[in-house]
Amino acid sequence: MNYSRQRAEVLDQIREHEDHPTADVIFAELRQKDPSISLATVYRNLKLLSDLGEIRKLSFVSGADHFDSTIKPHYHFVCERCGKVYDIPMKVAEALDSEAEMYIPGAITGHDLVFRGICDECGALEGSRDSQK
Amino acid sequence: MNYSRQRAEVLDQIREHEDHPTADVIFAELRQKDPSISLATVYRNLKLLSDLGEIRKLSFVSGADHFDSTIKPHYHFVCERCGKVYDIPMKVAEALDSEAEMYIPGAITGHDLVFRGICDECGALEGSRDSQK
DNA sequence: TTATGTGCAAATCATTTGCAAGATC
DNA sequence: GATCTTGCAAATGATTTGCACATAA
Repeated sequence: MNYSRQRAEVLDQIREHEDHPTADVIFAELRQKDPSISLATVYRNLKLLSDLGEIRKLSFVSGADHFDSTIKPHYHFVCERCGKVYDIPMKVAEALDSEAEMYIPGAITGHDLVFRGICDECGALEGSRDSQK
Repeated sequence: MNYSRQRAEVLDQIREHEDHPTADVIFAELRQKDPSISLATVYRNLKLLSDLGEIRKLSFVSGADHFDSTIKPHYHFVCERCGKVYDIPMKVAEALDSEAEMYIPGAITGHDLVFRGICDECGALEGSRDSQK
């Protein structure tokens, strides 16, 4: 047989997200279905699954790591206000890698591209109610 | 007058690095010159200086945040083996922002591009002594 | 003399780990 | 029964915060 019950639950739960949840979000959601699951197990399985290449760990947001169920390379957008992470379905520019390789003392295997800005949700809030801190 | 002694020390110390040190590296170095400076002060001033735009906080490396004395937008290379962060002096592709904007629900203000790979130092180690682990 | 900044220690947050008990082969 | 996993609690690492004292405008 394959994955333990908990391991499968963690993987399933991530796959239900189009966004990219953090470990504690996954944990909170799983707790509903499986009140005995522990946070350590969630962390252990997130690590294991991303080592196996089943999911991808996103470390580029400040604070907690996010997890992505899509392993195929793609770009992201992070809202600077709310911190949400969205996928961007644009084409990955492999040409960038070879261009960069000319400038650096090493071999490039890939790149992460993260766009920053304000998502429409946060932008709308600000537009309607006047903007401030 | 302007910055407190400690604040100025922190800023100076970062500016002495071509690489991108973490808070505890800065702290350890400053301790030599100024044995009474505290880690909390280093953190407080790093935060303040990056809020002021004097330095830039890099959150895209796993683990501790790194700090960059160059505020002008530029790209980075992170060695997956040793974790070192290098600058890449290639041209920033602003065109990417407008391209991405067509795909997402929000306004883009910029992007971070981080190349991953193995730096020559780490590559050499591996090449000479055979690779394993 | 009011605001600002500091050092220290305790607090917080994200994540990892040791260990005894549980599940699986 | 050996091995892999779990849940729990304690440990760790990075960063922040409360507070009394120091410093500066």
